[in-house]
Amino acid sequence: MVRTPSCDKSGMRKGTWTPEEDKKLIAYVTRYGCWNWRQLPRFAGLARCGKSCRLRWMNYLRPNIKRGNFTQEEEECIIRMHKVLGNKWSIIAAELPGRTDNEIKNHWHTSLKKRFQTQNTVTNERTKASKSKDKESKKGKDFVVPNNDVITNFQVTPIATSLISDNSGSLSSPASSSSEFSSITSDVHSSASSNQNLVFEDEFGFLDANTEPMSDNFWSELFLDDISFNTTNEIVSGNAHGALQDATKALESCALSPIQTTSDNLVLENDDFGGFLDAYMEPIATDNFWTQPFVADMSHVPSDLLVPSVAESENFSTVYDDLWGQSNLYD
DNA sequence: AACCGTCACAACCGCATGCGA
DNA sequence: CTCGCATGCGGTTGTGACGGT
Repeated sequence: MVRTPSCDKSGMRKGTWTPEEDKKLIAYVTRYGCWNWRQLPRFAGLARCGKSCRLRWMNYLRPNIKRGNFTQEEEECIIRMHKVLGNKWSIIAAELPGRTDNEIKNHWHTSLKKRFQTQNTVTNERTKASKSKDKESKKGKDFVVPNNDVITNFQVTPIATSLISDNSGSLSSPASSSSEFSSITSDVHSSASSNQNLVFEDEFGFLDANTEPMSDNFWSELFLDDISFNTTNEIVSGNAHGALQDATKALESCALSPIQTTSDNLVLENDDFGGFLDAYMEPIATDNFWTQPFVADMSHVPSDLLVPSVAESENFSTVYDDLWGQSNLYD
């Protein structure tokens, strides 16, 4: 089977995203939704592969992303779930609202793993010392320890038990290799819901307490307050309430898939694409990027590359809530 | 001040999986 | 059933910040 390359090596930008690229991605996804990640960059005016756009959106730009330090509860949750699941970061992330699998994975490798191993080492040392002491006391009673098993098969506290790894530093993941997770799909949301019916109910009852509202919602505080749209193909400034309505309309239009019926006819040659991309290359002031109202200039994009107007769309009241799970974004 | 090592995080890459034609 | 495409996942790498020498 021949797989088309996920990234076009010619002319595709790589590396760190610029604020301008973020703005374009936010503007497009907010207005039109992510109807097709591979096609999206062309319509959004981004010289990125769809994969990169999706990753950027999912891990950084989408609403409800919780940033900042991990709480003790979150870390405990990660450690305990990792013990059961292994490196099933997406499933672990599903249990931590607002945290992405990438973020959890990074945090594990940079912080928790070391702490985990350190704790394990300390436990080993304590156990050895304890056993050694015990051995000495038993020596006095002419008792001989038969073999070295007492050194490795040590007793640990309940919390330490949950943090034990094997000698190689790798973690056991009994459930991940069992049939218990055979039905888990790659979809995060379905995983999250199905998890509740799997092994976590007993093992992770403490997770219920870890659902406090996010206080660090940078999306609602920094983005959508200032991003608004009208109902034409252009993005203009306006009041926030209108932005919600129009974004909702856009999402509804995505649900109605207007673009999917026309995208096949909207092929853009690379040369043309590169040409109108140049219009984005003006320098921007990054220091006020997050605070200034964003007006995405889509005038350089041929009108037939924009999703048809959604002004006629009706019945859009619940789409925003359904997709992003919050209705008080502009309260 | 310059260099270097470490760390945290963002992003990339390859592969797996689901799904529709 | 096969094929091709889109998307998701997990491992790995790249990069910038920061502190120590």
